[in-house]
Amino acid sequence: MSYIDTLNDAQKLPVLQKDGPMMVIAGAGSGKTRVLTYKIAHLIQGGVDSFNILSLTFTNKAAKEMKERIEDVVGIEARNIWSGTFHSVFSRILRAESAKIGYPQSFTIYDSQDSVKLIGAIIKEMALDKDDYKAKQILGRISSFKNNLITVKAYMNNAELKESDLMAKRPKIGEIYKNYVDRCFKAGAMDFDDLLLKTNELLVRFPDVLEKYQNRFKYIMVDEYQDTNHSQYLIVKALADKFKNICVVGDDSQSIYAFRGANIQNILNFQKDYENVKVFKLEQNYRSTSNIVNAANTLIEKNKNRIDKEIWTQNEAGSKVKVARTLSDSEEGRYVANSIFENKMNHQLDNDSFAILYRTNAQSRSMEDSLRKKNIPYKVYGGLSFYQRKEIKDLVAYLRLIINPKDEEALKRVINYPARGIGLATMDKINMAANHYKRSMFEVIANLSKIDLKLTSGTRNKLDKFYSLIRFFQAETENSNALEIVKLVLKKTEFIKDIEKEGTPESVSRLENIEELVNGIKDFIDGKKEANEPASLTDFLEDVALATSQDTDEDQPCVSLMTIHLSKGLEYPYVYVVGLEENLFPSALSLNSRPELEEERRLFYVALTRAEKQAYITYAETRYRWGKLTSAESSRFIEEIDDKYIEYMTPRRISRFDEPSVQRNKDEYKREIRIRKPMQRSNLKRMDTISNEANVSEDRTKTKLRVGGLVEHSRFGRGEVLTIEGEGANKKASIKFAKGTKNMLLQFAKLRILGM
DNA sequence: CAATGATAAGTTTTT
DNA sequence: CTTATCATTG
Repeated sequence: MSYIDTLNDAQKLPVLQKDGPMMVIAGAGSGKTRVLTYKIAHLIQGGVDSFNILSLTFTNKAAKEMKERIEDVVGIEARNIWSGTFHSVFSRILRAESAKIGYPQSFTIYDSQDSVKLIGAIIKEMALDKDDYKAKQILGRISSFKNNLITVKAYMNNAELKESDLMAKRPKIGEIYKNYVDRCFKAGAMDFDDLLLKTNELLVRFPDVLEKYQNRFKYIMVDEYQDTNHSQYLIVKALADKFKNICVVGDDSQSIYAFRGANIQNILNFQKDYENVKVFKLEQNYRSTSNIVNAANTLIEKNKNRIDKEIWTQNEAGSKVKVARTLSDSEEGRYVANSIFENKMNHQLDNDSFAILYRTNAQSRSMEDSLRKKNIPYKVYGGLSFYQRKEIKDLVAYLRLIINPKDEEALKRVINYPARGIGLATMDKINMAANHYKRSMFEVIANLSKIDLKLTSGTRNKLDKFYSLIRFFQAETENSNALEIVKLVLKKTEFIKDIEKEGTPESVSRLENIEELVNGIKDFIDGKKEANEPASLTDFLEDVALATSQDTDEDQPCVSLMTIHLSKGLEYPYVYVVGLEENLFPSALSLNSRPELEEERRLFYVALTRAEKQAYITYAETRYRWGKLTSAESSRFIEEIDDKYIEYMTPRRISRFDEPSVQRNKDEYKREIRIRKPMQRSNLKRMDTISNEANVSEDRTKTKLRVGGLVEHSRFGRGEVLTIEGEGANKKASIKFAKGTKNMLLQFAKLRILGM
């Protein structure tokens, strides 16, 4: 029982409390994950069957980490635990029970882009003004209906809702909602919200199913409970209703997802949901210096709606939180990059000791520019994720269509990519026919001979060819695995040829991305084989659809750049929170209501409490926003932190007129404008690229790599170079790794040269 | 029907 | 400034 002894008294209590409903209010950095993992380990060691444990987390990464840590304590038993995100766990259940709710077992999961496109199409079909009905906004509205279990029927019967949509001059929302739901169903597709909504439906409509899962999940843990929405809340409540062994862990101060339906009341009211709820509070912070903890405390105290608690720490005081004002966003970038550079030198730190956190993704640009200039390797998390890139989505759409030919969004994506002469006019006809006969578009294409669509024989021919192609792939799935299918698709559709013929630098990187996906499938199959789990194409697609942005693994120590939302649950010795300006942070859109402003404040609280040793706060007096130079005021949140814990690195306020610095300011601006232009051009490859390429990539493409040389790849490990061919951007090498021989484009392959 | 160029709109956060 | 959508031409 040695692991229990590593916990403090407050942490021990929830771990040792085996049965019944309980809530752990875990302040930032209070060892929450340890408590959760040890609690589960303790359950297993106490005789609970690991098959009977359900653990719900916020990201796949968190789930995986937790599983590994439990495995360290209890061994291989840990693998039987059901753990994952709400979305992934319940999509697994929905697949198992799909027949009950009338879905195909291999239903597709629409991502938000698919959903927006479908809604856009519906709005167009209904001949509505797309300025009054903005697809994205409508989706948001529908999403909030679904998260609150308001079905189409419930909406139609809800006078209040209809009234408010009428007032907003959008009386047709109900109709759009209905069409959207119908079309998703017809396409055999669920959107993100459906995964929860349909689970609720399943558990309510089929008491036997509910009981089956109640008996299966005798012990339920929910992490980040403050971020659950109503739909998730109901699922958890239903599942826990029989045994009531439910443990929710969270921190109301870190609730930052209200905008997508999270309901902070779930955690605030938990004690009312069950009888005899044990409440534990973890208030000792192990992560941060006392200056950071105290600064964060004085900030969050300004919120009214919160559970009372006092976060404290025994850690050393450390330095005060450093606040710096800069003249512009690019100077802010330089300040941060310089500071990171200095701290690295002074304290002998690696790049992964640093994180830069911002409110909006757009802010990463200026940071990237300055880091790149200083040759500091960095990695941008979030933003356009790998799976959202066009070439990947296109390829994945083929796979989706093969598995589920009714998948309309996939069909629309690939029917004319690579171009095969099937244009919009044709698609409109097919779509009309599909709506008219209440069939999927694929079925219409399959039965062209029976329907007169007034198509030219040439077009019909093209459609027939496309149809046979997909049928051919489908037939191949019988005796080929996911990897073979992908290779076949790439070959038969001339997918790669189509990209190659562009001949631009971007197209090379897109090819590399496709190669990454193929490698990813290979890894997926290998991994599943190891774990003795099935590795069907469906399984792979589900992984793709539900991949969370923290799932990508790092290849080398990098400075991390991400939005604050993404940073939740992470910690770094040095944290830079940038862009602390009114209308940016707090966001201009949050200033209308107290709850929204409080959410912004919690967001800042989350940002500050990521820091272990040192937190920096920066803001810029001018900033480029949508291409225009705008001026900004420092954020009210800075003022809200008690001065005792803050050190101002620059004068707090400058007079714009009579200080000698004014002249210099003007020069700064001019220089700024001149520097901007050439800098922008170097943005061709962005996002996941690692910045210290200046010298490394030279090594890559040029002469240093020799046949027989030793290299190291981020994914495949060490390997030996067998052959090198091609020139410049097309230079390729065949490299023998332990896992097998690979052909790689040197310009983009993540290789490190080890020696000769 | 496809490729090209022009113009409008948009950034808050994401499973 | 970027991206998405529209209009025009071949």
